[in-house]
Formats: sequence, structure tokens, C-alpha cells
Amino acid sequence: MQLSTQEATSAGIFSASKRHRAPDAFDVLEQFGCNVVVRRTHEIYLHDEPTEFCWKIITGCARTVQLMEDGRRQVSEFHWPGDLLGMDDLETYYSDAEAVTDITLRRYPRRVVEAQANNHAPLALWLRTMTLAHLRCARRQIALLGRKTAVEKIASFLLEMDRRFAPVDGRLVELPMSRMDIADYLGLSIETVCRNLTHLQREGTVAILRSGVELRNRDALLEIACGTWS
Amino acid sequence: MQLSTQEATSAGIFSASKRHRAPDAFDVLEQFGCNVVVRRTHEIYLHDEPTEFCWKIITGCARTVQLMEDGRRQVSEFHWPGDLLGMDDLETYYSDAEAVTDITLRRYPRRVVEAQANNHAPLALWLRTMTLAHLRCARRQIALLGRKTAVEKIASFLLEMDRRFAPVDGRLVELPMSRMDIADYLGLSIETVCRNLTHLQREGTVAILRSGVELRNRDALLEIACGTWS
DNA sequence: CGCTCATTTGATTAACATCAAAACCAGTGG
DNA sequence: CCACTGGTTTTGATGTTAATCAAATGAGCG
Repeated sequence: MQLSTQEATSAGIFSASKRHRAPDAFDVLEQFGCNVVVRRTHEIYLHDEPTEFCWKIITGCARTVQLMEDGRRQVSEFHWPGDLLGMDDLETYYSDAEAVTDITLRRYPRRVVEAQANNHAPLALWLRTMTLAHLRCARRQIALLGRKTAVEKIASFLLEMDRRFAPVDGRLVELPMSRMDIADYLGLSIETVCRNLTHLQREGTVAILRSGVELRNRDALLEIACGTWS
Repeated sequence: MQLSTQEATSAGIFSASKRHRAPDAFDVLEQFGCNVVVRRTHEIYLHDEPTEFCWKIITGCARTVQLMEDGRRQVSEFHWPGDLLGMDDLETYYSDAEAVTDITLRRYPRRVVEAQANNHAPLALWLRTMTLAHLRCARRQIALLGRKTAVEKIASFLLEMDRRFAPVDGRLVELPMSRMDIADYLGLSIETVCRNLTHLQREGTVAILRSGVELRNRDALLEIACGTWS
């Protein structure tokens, strides 16, 4: 089966080994957007609020978070420049979104996005493609959370961060999020995250730096992360 | 913000406490469909195959499964009558889909679905709405896998099964899938699933029957499952 | 420097997995 | 009807992983 050119192009975006975004169907909305800045740790939207806006990340990193009443926390995804926030739900937002670093966003009214999608098929396809990319990401995370050990989770995480946001084509993976964020993303405690990073460092697989982690042996990491569903 | 009528209707489908599907935008494809039957434990589609078809479940239950090389298994979702299978990926299927029970499906060529979506906006919206429902489901599962204890997982699972597929408005939740399926869905071992079901039975919260589980105290289950993200 | 907060390391505990065996159940054939 | 078989489910005993508790180290900042 051959898909349309648009679809094939769209689907390639998230499979690129280094982040590189083609000009997208969202551009038809440019005139309706305005820039906003959100400071580190501040929220972008809140659980249960009506979905009034969506945002495209220009610079910085965001997280979507689910909170339980007793304080347990789960980070469901990290979001990077080019990602779309607030399109994952129809009527109200399902999770909280917060800025991990100071972040610059371009904000669009959902009304307009939905209206445009309704008479601009490439945009509609683009929106579904984006949603599918998030779904694939979520399914990978489900396999990780359900069936991987702590060290496998850490290795998978480092490779994912490298894949999703490595500004330079080098070994350094910047980790703007705290250890607590990583722990809540991987379903671990902070201490377990630290211990396993140290463990990987002792093996010589990675080097831990202030700003992130240097991948000294990608093959070893891939081996540990269990290949396919890394 | 007010969304269109179509969208509001679509969004309501998965939030209904008992399964009840409105006539959907997929109906425009009816002429292109054909019925197929798949026997218990047989596959519907396989990981990495090109996405040639999609299927609407008429009767029966299916599961989507991710397999690691060493045999570890993760069930990412169970699927029920009315659900759409094989629309979760663009070019190739991400997971395997298998019949949990003997299952009747209506099969459609993806080419046609995509072509129709391209010039029939309600169908495009419907497809995105379906994808969003799966994404929401996946995010709930992520919070469950990352942060809930075994007994909380079991309680959440029983309530989810009740919500998603309870043919009668009674206390009985039919569980067509094996304990192994449940374990691989919740990221637990078979034994832990059994033990915690027994534990809930001893408390009088549920009664375990051949065909499923009787919910004797829904409030207690809700309490155990930790409300919000159940 | 002295404060705070994040990270790292160590000691202990709890939760769940694993290993092993018994009970149960659905078919099958006498 | 019963006995036999293969699979699944349940229960029990033990082991392992990661969480928790606690303290030390390190980094950023007035």
C-alpha cells in the first residue's frame, strides 16, 4: 500500500534519529498565534481546565504530569521544541503541563485550530499524525514501565533523550529535568535513578556531568535497553 | 470554548459509564468493509507489517501486545466491540493484535479510509477522536504502571473492565482474558494477580467466579483504586 | 561564608518475583 | 458415569529488586 505524500512525510518526523522538522501543515495557523513565555516550574495548563488554547514549543522543555491525591506523581511525557502541547484532549486537559526550563511558546486558540482542521484536510491529517506520534511514545513507555528493570529504564531513557533532543551530533545528552522528574517519568525513586546512573558510570558506559550525561558507549546502552522497544 | 456538535458527541463516547456508541462517521465506509472471523489466540495483525487494513470489532475481545526479545510481554490495551483496530499507526503496525476470544471483525482497506478522511472532514475528526481516546487510555495506564501498587492496579483494572465492557447493568464483570493477560497488562506476575484477587475476595470486595468477577463493593474498589486516575 | 536545595551514597525494609507444588477445570475417551 | 490428561489457577516458601529511611556531599546564591 502506498500512502499519500503528505502522510509519508508527516510520519517520518518522529522516526528521524536526530530531531529535524519539516515545514508543517500547522503553518496555515501562523496568523492566529501569539508568543508567550513561561518560567521554569510554572504551569502551562492545568488538569480539567477547558481546552481553550494549544501551544507550539519554540525553545525550552516542558513536562506533562499526572498527580494522585496522596502526592504520587507520574510524568507522562517530556516535550521539546517543535512539539505541540494541549492538543491531546478534546474538551478538558487530561494532565497538567509545566515548564521544565524557561520556555517560549507560540499559542493558538483551539477554536481556530479545530475550525481550520475542519476545512483543511492536510491540517486534519497533521493533527492526527501528531496524536499518533504521542500514542506510539505512550505505548513504548507502557512497555518500559510494565516490563523493564531499573537499569533498563535508565538506559532507554538516555537513548530516548538523545534521539528526541540532541542539539549537537555528539555524545553529550543534556538533561534539563531534575532527578525527581526522571524518577517520576520512569516509575522509580530518585535514589534508584542515581544509583543506576552511577552504576552505568562505573562501567564506563556513561559519564555524568553537571549539565547532562555523556554517552561513552552507545552499543552497550542499546544492549542494556533491550533493543526493539527502547 | 464551545466545540462543534460532532466533536462533543464523539468525545462523550469513552466517558460514558457503560459502553454505548452513537452512530459514527465511520459509517461512510460501510460499503468498503467485509466481515472476517479470527479464532481465539490467533493474530489479527503483526508488528512491522504494512498497515494494509483496519478492523472494527463486531463481537469478541482483542489485545494489542508488545513482545521483548527475551519473551517479556506487555499487553498495551484490550479492545471491545465498537473499537477500531489497526488505525494506531501510519505505515507499519507498532504492536501485535491478537484475538482473546473468537472474534468477528469488519475489515476496511486503509487506503480507502485515508482517502475518505482526506475529503470528508467529519471522518477525519472521528479518526482523531478515536486516537485521542486511545491516548487518554494509554496515559491512564502509564500512571497505573508507574505509580500504583499491585492491589491498586487490580482494583483499577476491574473498574476499567466494568466501565468499558459490562453487557448487563449488574455487578458481574466478565473477564474473557487469562490471568497471564491480566498480569502482562498490569505489569505484574500471574501469582501476584491471583493473590490480590484472593485478597479482595477475602475482604468481601469482590467474588471470583469462573466467568469473571462480581463487584460486591464498588465504593471500596474505587477507594483502593485511588479515585481520579482509576 | 552560610544557607538552601538537589544529588549521591549507605543501611534497612517492604513489595513483588520466582520457584515449587497443589487444586481446579475442561475435554476426551472408556 | 468415571478416570485420565493438559492446561490454568491458586497457594505456599523463598529470593531479589527497588523503596524507604537516613546521612553526607555538592552546587548555586545572597
